[in-house]
Amino acid sequence: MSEQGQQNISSRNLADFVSVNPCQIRKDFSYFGGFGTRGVGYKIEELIRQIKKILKLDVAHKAALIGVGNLGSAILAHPGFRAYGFDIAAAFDSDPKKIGRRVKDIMVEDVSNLGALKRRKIDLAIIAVPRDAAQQTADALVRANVKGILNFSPCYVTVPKKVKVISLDIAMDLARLPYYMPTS
Amino acid sequence: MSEQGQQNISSRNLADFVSVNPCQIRKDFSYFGGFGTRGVGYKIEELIRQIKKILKLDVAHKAALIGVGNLGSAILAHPGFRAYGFDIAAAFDSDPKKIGRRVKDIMVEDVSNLGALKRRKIDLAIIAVPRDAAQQTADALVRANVKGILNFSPCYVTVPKKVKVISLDIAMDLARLPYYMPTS
DNA sequence: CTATGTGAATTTATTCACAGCA
DNA sequence: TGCTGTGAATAAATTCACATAG
Repeated sequence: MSEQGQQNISSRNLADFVSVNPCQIRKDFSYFGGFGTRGVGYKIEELIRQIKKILKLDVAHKAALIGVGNLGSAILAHPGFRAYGFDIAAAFDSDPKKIGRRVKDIMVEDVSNLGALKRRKIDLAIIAVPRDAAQQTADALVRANVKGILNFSPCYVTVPKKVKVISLDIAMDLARLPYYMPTS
Repeated sequence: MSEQGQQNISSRNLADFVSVNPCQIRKDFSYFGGFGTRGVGYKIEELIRQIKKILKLDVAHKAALIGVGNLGSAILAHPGFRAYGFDIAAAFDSDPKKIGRRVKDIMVEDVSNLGALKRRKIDLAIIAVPRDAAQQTADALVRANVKGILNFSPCYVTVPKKVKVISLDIAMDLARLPYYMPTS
């Protein structure tokens, strides 16, 4: 809506979009200190700013990708990161045939150089390596002072609790579908 | 635990795993009609069976993959689908150079043949095509009588409400991390 | 004795209803 | 007049506490 030049939006409109009660919208926002205008609604630009602040997305982050296989390459090509203020600023792999190559304008580096992330102010990492390499990759990332990890390997990784890990399991997302499907 | 030959588990053990109160576990299960044994706990095999039934994962499903690019290839290589009873039984692409090739033992078919899914009893689909092709792919899947769609393209797709769509946005998952990270 | 299953008590979340402000 | 912000009312979820079954 912001891109379409719209200025304001009401709690009712917002509620319709997400199929929710308008009070819910107003109450939730009010917990963060009412940033709407009575009789008008919420200023869209301001609303975006506030929500980004609440979700700690008001500061940009650099991220590193570990593992430039099929999944890693797909991630590098994904257009959506910039919208949230993310910059995938580095890519690493262990395969000598990939190291030194350019993928989507990013030079693939040797995974043994992960330590350099600290100096380069990269505090997020995306793990897209084979299952067996996931834990050791996570360990290296922790040593490199990374603070958040998005893990695509289908396994648990354990890290010190100062580091946040979010693990994605594609198969589990597919497994959510049958519940909503008619029992033919 | 089942694979490790363990027979029973208590609500307390289960609760510890997911960091939750034991009552929560017992109450939740009880809504589906108490399948534990007093003084003993829950029989693991039985518990798995019950939960699969609740989540409608007690019948196997066939799925089709649409789009055999980097992401699609990664999905085909993903080991986790079988565990939930899914079989990725077909793959489709629009690129003549890919059609006819084998990827992970699956023959890539022409996307214009999606109609055949109905006859082949494939009721789930995974969309891994470029953003611009996502909606037309979804339309074709609906015509082919698919009942559930997992959409990896970073865009909304609209379908009749008899079809369930779950859309994944990798960038949004990365965006969840900063909230939990220390504000250095 | 041990651990489930469940009414009752408590806490949390949502919705109502309207005062208050542009 | 229109829509936010918010106390009060309602509804839902969680936890307690204990009777009950193995």
